Amino acid sequence: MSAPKKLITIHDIARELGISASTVSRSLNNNTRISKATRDAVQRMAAMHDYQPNKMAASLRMGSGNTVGVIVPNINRKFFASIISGIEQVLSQEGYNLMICQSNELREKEEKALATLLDARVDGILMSLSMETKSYEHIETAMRRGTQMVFFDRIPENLEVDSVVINDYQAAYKLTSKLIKQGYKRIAHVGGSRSINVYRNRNQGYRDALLAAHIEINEEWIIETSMTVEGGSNVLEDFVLAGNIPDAVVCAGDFAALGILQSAKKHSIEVPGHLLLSGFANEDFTSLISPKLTSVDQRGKDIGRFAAKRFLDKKKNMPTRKIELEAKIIYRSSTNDNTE
Amino acid sequence: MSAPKKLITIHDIARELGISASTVSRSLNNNTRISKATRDAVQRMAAMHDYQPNKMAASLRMGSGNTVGVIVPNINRKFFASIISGIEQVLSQEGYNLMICQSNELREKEEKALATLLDARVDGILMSLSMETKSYEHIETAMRRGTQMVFFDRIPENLEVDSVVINDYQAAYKLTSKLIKQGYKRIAHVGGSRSINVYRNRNQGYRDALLAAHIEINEEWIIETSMTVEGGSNVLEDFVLAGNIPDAVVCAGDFAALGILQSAKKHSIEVPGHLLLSGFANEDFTSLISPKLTSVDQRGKDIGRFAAKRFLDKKKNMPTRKIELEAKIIYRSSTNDNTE
DNA sequence: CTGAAAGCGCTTACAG
DNA sequence: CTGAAAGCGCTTACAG
Repeated sequence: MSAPKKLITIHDIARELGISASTVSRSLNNNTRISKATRDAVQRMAAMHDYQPNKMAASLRMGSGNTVGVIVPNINRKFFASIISGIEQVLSQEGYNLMICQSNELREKEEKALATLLDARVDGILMSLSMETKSYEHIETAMRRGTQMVFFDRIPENLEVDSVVINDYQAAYKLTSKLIKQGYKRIAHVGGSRSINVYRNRNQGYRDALLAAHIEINEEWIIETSMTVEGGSNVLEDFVLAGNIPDAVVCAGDFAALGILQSAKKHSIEVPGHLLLSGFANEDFTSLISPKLTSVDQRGKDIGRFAAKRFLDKKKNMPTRKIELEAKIIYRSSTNDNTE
Repeated sequence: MSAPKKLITIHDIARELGISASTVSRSLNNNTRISKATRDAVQRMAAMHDYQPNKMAASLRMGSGNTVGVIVPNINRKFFASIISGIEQVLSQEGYNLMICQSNELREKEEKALATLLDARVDGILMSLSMETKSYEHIETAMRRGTQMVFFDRIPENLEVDSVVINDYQAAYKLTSKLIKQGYKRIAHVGGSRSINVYRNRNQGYRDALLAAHIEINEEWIIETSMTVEGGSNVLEDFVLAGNIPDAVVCAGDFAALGILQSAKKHSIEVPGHLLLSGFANEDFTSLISPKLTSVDQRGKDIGRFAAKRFLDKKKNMPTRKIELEAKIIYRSSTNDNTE
């Protein structure tokens, strides 16, 4: 009852029909050189027996499978879940399965996931780096093996790889400029590790917007922290302790922004009354809290779709490309904007 | 550059070492009958060449693989993401990989996912039913094939299957009783399709709590709806239109509860001032919104862990079991409770 | 249009 | 302790 039942194979069908396994195989694959009569007979017999081809055997024989690996820091973040949906949408209709792994932002787990996927002989790997990943030996090893790889969002920038990102720099630049235009000058920035392209770019966008407006940059207001609720909360507490509170914060992540918001409430610093605030990622909660948080839609589904297409193209030997999508800023009440 | 490179096999190692492939295979698998000397030599050579065993070939030969399939309605819901984490935690250290599919609450997609996983010859399938799944032919077919299956949360109740759930009935009963004890009598219930065990059980828990307190059940206040923000919002609008607004709503889902909350605000119905409200699932946002929403921690990670262990046990021919975990109610301000 | 044969990369019973 | 051989379930070049 519990042992996997012996499943039917092409040889069983062949025997039953008094033909060869080759013919069964060809019939099942709709090979045209087979007479319609036998093809029909085979397919009928296969259906009757619930025949399910053994893809492992086929993959082994053909030297390439139909599984693609995905590594994300965390599946329970809307952004990454959307990306996975996008990837699945494109790849499943090409007959691929997805094997999804999480790095949990740990380099060690990322390496293990990578090894697991190589082990499983996936056809390709689509991935976003963990927060801890600052050097790329494991990735270079995988690529040396000839594995098709496409990176998205957090990418190994100094490597010649296929990638799909949004224009983080522009988004941060625009957001900051918008605040400046509203008359604010004391604008802080809270971001993650600068070894990660997205945080480095958002940081640079913020800086350049200030520079363009001839506003002096105050390094004390440029904070690098863990992009968690707690991390954000600590940042605001530090501002309060220092007795030097900005008018606005351009934050590189929604969770950290939420922490800032919560701590601000605690200190009766009103948002947007006393402090403007924006996040990044357009997490579900951004439109559910009060005030609603201005954020950046990172177009996860599109990123996923493009990454999947990139993989498909690579299989056809198309050249390496770096794709940049345009992010969509969602202005909400936390920046005095009520368009939504 | 783009074609998958030819990878090294046990035969290559054997040739280089002047021994047989059998010996290489045994050495790599730490078979004790091999002399330490040759075992070491083989393992050194393998490491030198970045040898990666082809698991597909091994699985084919051994008749069973190391991949487990998971089907959930949606990966971007905290509950299901947690379950997946729990499953992964247990199974990855047993050497299994996960293949994750989403049904998107559609029976058709669920069937397709099931077929895909069977096709991939997974060792087992852990799944939660889609909202649309009311009959179980596809599942019975899969089980007839001898596939190890474990269900969690939403399960095919009239089938003799392994399952892991929480005590939804008790949770709803306790929640409702708590409200009654606070003096409320006009209590409504909003839930999902009663063809799904979890919603049926929550519904029954609610009813029985009222009965136990000798409060008459008002069928107009027992609503079955899509458990979305919109669905919940519509329910409250209907209450308002009918001019018959309850004092409290025990809602079987957080998103629907959020919809109720938002519509209530629109109509200046204060929560918890005029209306008590509770949800289910303990989604992230429940503690982020105002008022904080009382909800039920469904212990996703534990469910995942138990489901994975159940799968492992089944492989060892242990008998079918139905496991029920105790849910944890998180009382918050939406029910006048500020323990958190 | 169909079949016999080889081979994908492993593992393992059999033999020594 | 080690090797030769068979076989897991497919696909496909070769031959007819």
